[in-house]
Amino acid sequence: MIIKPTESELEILNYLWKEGPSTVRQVHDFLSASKDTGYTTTLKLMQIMHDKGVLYRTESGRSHIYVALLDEEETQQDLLGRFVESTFRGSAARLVMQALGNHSTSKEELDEIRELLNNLENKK
Amino acid sequence: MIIKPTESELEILNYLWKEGPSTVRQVHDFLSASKDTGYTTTLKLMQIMHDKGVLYRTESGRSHIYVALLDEEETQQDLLGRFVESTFRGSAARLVMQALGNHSTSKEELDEIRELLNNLENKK
DNA sequence: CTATAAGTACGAAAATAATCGTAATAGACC
DNA sequence: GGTCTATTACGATTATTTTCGTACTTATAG
Repeated sequence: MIIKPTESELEILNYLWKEGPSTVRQVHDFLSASKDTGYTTTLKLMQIMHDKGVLYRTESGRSHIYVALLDEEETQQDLLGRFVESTFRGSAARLVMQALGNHSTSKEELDEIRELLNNLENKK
Repeated sequence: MIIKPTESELEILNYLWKEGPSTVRQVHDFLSASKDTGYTTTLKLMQIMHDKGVLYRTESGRSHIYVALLDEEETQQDLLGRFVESTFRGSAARLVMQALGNHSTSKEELDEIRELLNNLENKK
């Protein structure tokens, strides 16, 4: 399947991935905390995503409960690939260096990455 | 300055960053190798970027030579920040793990990253 | 000179994304 | 039942990005 959620769709997917099956109300309440947007806008977006087959929905009383049909990891992987390509001309290493160099990452996370690095290197 | 080049603009910027000052013809010849697009489309995009102040240009005979005014690193950093936020909910570490795990990265590059990692850890 | 080829300028259309108003619908409460 | 409220449905508008046709300009070969 071709995966290419828009910015707004990704915000919604992120909520659903994190919180699980939810109503438009729940999604909207969350989004509107950090974004000035109307309820019907969120509703419409989710309807469109449903039409596209990105979300599944089931009825529950007067409202609908939505579920993300895209796999989180797979989608992130896909978007990451595109991003590396378009922004770093294909060099994952350059992306990683910049990501690590300029964002606050905890000691624990750095250790995890180091371990991953060791595993990768052993396989070569 | 607020940096947010579009997809197409980024393709053009990537060429200019890599190859230096160039004409529309040069940019277009490169882009059209991997993309089906007309010459005037590329021209128009570059004119718009010039209007926005993203590109500088100087005359050279009957044509123009364009130069990127956005700094490559700064722009990548900016886009990376947005990307980490929107796609990995702010976790640079998770992005790095996925980037390393699923793209072919050479031993040399991995070593470089490990070194960076050591430097970072010492500073904590 | 003049014709041709290679450019630029520019308006407008097409495609895509996001926003919102209004109407219809259906429970919940008295 | 009648009223209120929360919800969905849906069309239409706005904004942004991309695309391209056409007209105009200018250097250059012959």
